[in-house]
Amino acid sequence: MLPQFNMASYHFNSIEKNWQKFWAEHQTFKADNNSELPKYYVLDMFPYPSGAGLHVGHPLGYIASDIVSRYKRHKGFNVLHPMGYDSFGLPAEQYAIQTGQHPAITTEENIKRYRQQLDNIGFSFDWSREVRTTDAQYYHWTQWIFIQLFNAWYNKVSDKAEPISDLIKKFETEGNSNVNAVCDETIVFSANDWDAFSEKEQQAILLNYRLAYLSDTMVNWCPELGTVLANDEVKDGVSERGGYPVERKLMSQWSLRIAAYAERLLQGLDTLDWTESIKEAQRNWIGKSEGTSLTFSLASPLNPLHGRGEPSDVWMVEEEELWYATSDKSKYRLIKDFALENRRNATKEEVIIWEALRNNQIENVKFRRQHIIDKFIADFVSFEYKLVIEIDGLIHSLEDNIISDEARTLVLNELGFNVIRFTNEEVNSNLDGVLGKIKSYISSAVPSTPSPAEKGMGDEAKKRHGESIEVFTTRPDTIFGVSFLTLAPEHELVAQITTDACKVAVENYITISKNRSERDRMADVKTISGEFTGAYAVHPFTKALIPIWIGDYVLAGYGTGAVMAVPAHDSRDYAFAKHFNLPIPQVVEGGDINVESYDAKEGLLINSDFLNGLEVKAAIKKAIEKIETEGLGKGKTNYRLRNAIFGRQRYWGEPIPVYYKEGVPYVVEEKDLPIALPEVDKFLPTETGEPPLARAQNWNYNGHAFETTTMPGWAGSSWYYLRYMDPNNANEMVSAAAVNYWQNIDLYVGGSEHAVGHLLYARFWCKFLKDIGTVPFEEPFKKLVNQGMIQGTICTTYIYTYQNGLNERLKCAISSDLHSQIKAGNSEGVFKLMTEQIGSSFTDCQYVNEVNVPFEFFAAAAFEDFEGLKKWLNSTGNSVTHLIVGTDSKFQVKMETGKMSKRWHNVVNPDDICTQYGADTLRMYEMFLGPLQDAKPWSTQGIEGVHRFLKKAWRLFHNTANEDFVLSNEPATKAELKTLHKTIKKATEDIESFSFNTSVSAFMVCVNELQDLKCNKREILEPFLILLSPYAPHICEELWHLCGHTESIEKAKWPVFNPEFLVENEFNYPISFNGKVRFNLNFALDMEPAAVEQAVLADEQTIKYLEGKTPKKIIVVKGRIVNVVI
RNA sequence: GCCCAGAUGGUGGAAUCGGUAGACACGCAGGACUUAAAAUCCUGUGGCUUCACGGCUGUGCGGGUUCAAGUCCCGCUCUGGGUACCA
Repeated sequence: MLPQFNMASYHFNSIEKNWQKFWAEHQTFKADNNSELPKYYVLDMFPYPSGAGLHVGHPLGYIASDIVSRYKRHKGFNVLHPMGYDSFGLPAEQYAIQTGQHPAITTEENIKRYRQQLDNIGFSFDWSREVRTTDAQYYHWTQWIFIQLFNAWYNKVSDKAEPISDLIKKFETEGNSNVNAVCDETIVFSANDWDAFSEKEQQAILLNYRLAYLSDTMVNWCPELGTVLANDEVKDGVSERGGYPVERKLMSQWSLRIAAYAERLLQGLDTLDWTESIKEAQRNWIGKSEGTSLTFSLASPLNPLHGRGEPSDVWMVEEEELWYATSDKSKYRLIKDFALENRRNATKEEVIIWEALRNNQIENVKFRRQHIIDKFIADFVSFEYKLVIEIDGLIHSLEDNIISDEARTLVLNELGFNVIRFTNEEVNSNLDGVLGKIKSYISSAVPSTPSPAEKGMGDEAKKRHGESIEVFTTRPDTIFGVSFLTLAPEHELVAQITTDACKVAVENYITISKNRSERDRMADVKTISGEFTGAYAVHPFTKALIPIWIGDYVLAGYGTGAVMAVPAHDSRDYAFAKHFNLPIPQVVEGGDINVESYDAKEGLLINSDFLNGLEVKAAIKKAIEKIETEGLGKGKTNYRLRNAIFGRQRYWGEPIPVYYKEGVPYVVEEKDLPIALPEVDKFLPTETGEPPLARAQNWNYNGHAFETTTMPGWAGSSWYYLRYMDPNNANEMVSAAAVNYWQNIDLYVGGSEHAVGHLLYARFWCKFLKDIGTVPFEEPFKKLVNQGMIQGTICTTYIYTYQNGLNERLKCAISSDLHSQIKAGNSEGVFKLMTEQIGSSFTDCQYVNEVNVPFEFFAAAAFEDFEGLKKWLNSTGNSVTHLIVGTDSKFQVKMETGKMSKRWHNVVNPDDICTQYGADTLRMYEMFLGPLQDAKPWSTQGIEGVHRFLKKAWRLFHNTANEDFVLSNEPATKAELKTLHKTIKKATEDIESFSFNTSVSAFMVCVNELQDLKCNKREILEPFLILLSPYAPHICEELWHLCGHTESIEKAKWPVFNPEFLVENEFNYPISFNGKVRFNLNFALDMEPAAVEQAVLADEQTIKYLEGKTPKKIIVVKGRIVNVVI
């Protein structure tokens, strides 16, 4: 650098270092927890300190939030603007596995680098409040929250989380029948039962209620990473980090019952000042759908629960228990060659009686219909009272013939049953008499104790035993359009209902769909597959037989894992029906179902019995009513949101504060927190496949084994905003005083990639913490602004190879620096960079071994020297024999914009920009690039302009001749004041609306105008410095002190806009003819439209444009425009 | 497929209420200062047309509403993001 003869020129490097030091020493940005000032909390999403360091994309949001923070301080707010590190995470651990270095060391180094980079940009963070999720003093409270979740259950009645101790009290006094909780399926028990349970049994039951619970769940298992991943950590069937394949696996895992909060998480969105797209993303993720459940009874004979592979007539069961368990209210018609129509349609009289008997309506007695007793099927039976009711004397024998009533009665009597018979006529004409007879029998008889098999089962159990199939639908109006049912291949009923004839095909299908990985299934959405089970269900209204299929388009995990297929009005059902040639009955008018399904929720119902002629909306309502009154199902709301899996089989995370006693999980006592992450010899799973923590020596809780999984990455980041309020509190997570003062976050700035993960989990924890009284608010982030990604340039080469007859495209990125190495012919540099790169970018490519000499390959590619490459490949005898390159036999080197990352070698370090142009230029340039929310590719085009602007601003304060600092105390002119106040207005409005790019423009305009006015007056320039200081704090602080101030500019009051200076008394009206502006005329602003009209008409230019015609109309908009209509 | 956002000069973008489209900057061209360079300053810069004054045209495409449309309405096309057999 040249020696600096003139001390007054703009030496940004030294200026910036000086003021950064000054701010640090004076703790200029320290926020006070005890202030009379109104508070303002501005938060950035804290970074994960990766080894790559910050790139120019990271500071974008930080700069914006820093501008707001500094602005709010000028406006007289007590501003909390902290920063910290989300320092647990996979990359540090992966690095540790490779190098053996402890992740804490790498993390510490990375944090140091991040801090240095952040300091270089001159952020106004209050560093005294820094938090790190990896600090034991921090994760102490992450573990504490886990304990609170473990000790809580969700009460649906109060709609909040409550202490588990209250629940235990309830169990002790009244059992669980009156408890309305969000929980897993569990048995119904009384207070006495609870008392009789062992400790182990009690704990197992409680685990079904706890908000943090252990259960066997299907998880996303990533073998490469050796851990499970949350749904939002999996993209397109591969891990978001690293891009490794992910498979489904059943594992015992810690989970959090976030689904309990689904409705509150959904409702809360309406109260937030977030972009619609992020709210929409969360709504989609929560996935509320309202509809109804609906039960279809099974029509075909059930295979017995046991005895698969027995002779096919095994269903003529001799074992009462067996068929008992599988019958109940289904229309269980054990008829071989019995007339089909009899099977389909219950007689009218049977329906009448059943309507009166079902659901314990009479004397609270449970009746079952169409039940096998011995060799017979009874119309209705109560086991409790050993009572058989027959209508019209018909009992169907299994021998396919009818024997006399007497004979049947005899047999039934022998079995201990009493038989009452009614004729159809009696039912029709004297139902009351019929029911009275039944009642009087019951009241005189003595109930027997049912056998275990006869004992009523809970609804869940019934479903399991397959008397009926429950589906969930949002379109109950289309019930008459159902032409088949589809079950997920994993549906528990499949094995039971599949007929012998279909067994082989169904089992094959299940095997195939099981083995298809998630990834394959996704890649292959278009392929329609399924299999007929051979079984039929009965349509609840028409009583028609409906074939039951299985298909993998139905998901086991959603709804009931079964759908009623309405092909005419659901595109997936339509595709399935077309493929398997199933009927497609239309029930809603509209569309052309020969071409495609008509999914729209509008039109009139047709072919739908009691729904005919109704609009879809009305039909849905009526259908639900009918379904509910008939007891076939009820209105129901489903959420897509799944409970969050909380355990990771990794080392570098918070230990879960749980220990096991006789296999039962208990949380540690709060006084024993934090449970520190133990030392291990290796950061790998044990030989037996246990997580790395299992390697820890002498690591136990009073002799009991600790849980060995750790918390996921999102645990620490779900509450960090609270710790900033009170970062050094050793006794509490956050003091009530601190959280009551700071409240929730006024402005949260971060990337939209966290739309569902972090933002949803943090909201969930906040709601929970509110339920337990730790925080006073329901939503943590009032306003959210998403900064767009700053993208880098990715050079990509496409290579096409023939392997095993497949034409596959390999993709490898060439970074810009690699590209320049190639261009420069520096083969050594090329090889080095390529070696680094091939490893990462080829991991997900199965033909990697075929391209075994990639360096020259790529070098040639960049030169598009196809012939040369081919020659070279032949000379090496390379296995890539058939090479198709591009579409026109050329290598393609394509420039794309994409994520800035180490992987693509396109990271731009902000430090370099700071050295070259200064932090103030970097800050202003990043703001000037465009709207904060937009994604934009990084380019330094234009950075000169911003730098030039700062130099111009500097010169306003300096004599151009000798570069001395000069400031005039003369009063400002009207023109100068107008420029200043225009800028005050614009700068203020733009910060409030986050339009930082336009306010940079406004500063440029201001400086340009002041330069033209040769203004160097204190009255103008000092307020201007305050306006500019949030954007370019260093240069403004320097000039502020040169102006003679001794205190930081940060303490200065924001200038007040005075509209008087902008008042104009004249306006240069554009005069347009038929909307086309031709010339301008100056008129006083207070001139009335009529007068303006006269003046315009009198103008000679107007006369010229009128061409002798009379104007039809003249529109004068005061202070805007004049339009003459000819 | 569905949901959301967007499309304006050679480039990034502005026009926040329906009222002069292209602010501000980059780039480019020309010029001044300088032995030269850097730095700085001045002029021009959507397209077509004209010596010029000017004229025509112009905000992804096709319609419409209006005195007036980048802006509002209807129908498309394309791009980016989210999501994906969610019944």
